[in-house]
Amino acid sequence: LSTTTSTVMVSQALAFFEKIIEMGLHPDVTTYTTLINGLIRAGHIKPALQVFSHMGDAACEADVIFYTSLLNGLMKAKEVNRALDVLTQMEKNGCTPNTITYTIVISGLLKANEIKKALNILTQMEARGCSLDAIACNSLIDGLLKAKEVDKAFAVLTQMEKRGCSPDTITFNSLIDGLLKLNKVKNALTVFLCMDKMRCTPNVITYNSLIGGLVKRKEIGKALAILLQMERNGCTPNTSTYNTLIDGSMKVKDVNKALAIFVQMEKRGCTPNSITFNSLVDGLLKLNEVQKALTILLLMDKRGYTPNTNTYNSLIDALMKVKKVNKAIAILGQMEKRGCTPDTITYNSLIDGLLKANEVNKAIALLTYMEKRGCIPDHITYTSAALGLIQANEVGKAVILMTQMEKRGVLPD
RNA sequence: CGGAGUCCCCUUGCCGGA
Repeated sequence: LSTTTSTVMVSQALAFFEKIIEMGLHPDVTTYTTLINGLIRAGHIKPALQVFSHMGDAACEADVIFYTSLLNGLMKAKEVNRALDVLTQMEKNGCTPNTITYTIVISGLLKANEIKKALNILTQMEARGCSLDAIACNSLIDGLLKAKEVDKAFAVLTQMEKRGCSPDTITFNSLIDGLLKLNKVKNALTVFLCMDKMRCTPNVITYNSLIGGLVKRKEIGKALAILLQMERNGCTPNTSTYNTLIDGSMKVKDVNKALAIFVQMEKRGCTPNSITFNSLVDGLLKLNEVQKALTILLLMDKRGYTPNTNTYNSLIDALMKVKKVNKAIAILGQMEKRGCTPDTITYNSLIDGLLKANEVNKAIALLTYMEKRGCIPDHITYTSAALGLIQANEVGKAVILMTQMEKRGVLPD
C-alpha cells in the first residue's frame, strides 16, 4: 500500500488484510496505520475512515501516529468537525498531539476556510510548547494564502526567517501560486525573482504555477517566455506544462500555436495524456475546426486513450451549440453504452442547448431525468434553465425553478 | 531505520457576466 495508488493493488492489500484476520492474527496499530494511509493515498477516504471503527472492534489501541493519520483522512474528506472531535478524543486517550498532528489540523481548517478555528488551534499549539518546523511553516503559508490571508502568510514567512529557518522551494511555490491565484501577478513575479537571490532553485511546480497564472490572464506570450526560461535553466517541462499551454493557446483562439505546442511536446519525448487530447478536442471544436478535432480523436484512439466523460461533454456541448440535438443525444447514448457516466455538466450542456433550440419541454424532461439518474442540478443548471424559460416566455416556470433552487440550498454565484 | 504532515494537480468539459 505504501507504494501504490492503483485500485487493483489496494483491493489486493485489503483482501490480504482480511485473510490475516481470518487466520486469527491480530494486526497491531502500525498495520492499521499503514492501511489507513494507503487508502487515503489512493483516494479512498471513506473506507480509510472505517478502519478506525474496525480497529476499535478489534480492541487495538490507537497511538499518536494513528490518530494523526486518521485526522489526515478526516481533513481530506473535509470532515472538519469530526476532526476536531477526534483531536479532543485523542487527548482523553492519553495521546498528545505533536507538531505533525497540529499541522494537519491547522492546514485542514484553513483549506476548509475555517480561519478562526485554525488560528485558535495554532495558539493552542504554541501554548503547549509545540513549535513550528519547516513543514508546518510551509503548510501555514500555503493555507493562509489560499484563505486569502496574505499578510498573515507573510508574517509566518518573516517568523520563520527570524528563527533561522530559511524558506525552501516549496515555500516559494506556495507564495507564487497563492499570489497568482489572488491575481497579484506582480507580487508573484517579485517573489519569483527573490528565489534566485536566496539561492533557491525553481522546480517544475514553480514554473507550472507561473505559466498557469499567466495563461489564465491570457498572457500566452509571457507564459511561453517562462517556458523558454525553464528549459534554459535545465528544468524539464512535464505533461501539465504543455497541457496548460495548449489549453491557453486555444482559449486565445490560436489553433496553430496550440498544435505547434502539441508537436513540440511529442518531439521532446513528453507523453500526452487524456487531458492533452481533451484540451485539443475541446479547443478545436470551440473554434469550429471540426475536421482537426476528429483527427485528434482518431489519434487519441490510436494511442490507446478512450474518450472519458470530459471528452464526451466537449462533443455534446459542441453539437448543442450548433443545434444538432439528435446527434448530441445519440452521443449521450453512445457514452452510456461505453460505460461513461454522464454528469451534471453533460446534462447542463444538453438542457441549455435544448432551450436555445426552443425545445422547452425536452429540456424540462431532461431536468427531471438527470435527477433520476442521480445527477444533482447545480447553479449552472438552474441559471441556464431559468434563462431559457424566460426567453420562451415562461417566466412563471422560471420563478418556480429559482425558488426550487434556493429551497435545495443551491446558491447562485 | 515497519506507520503520519507542506507546493502546481480548475492542466481539459457546462450557464451567465465582464
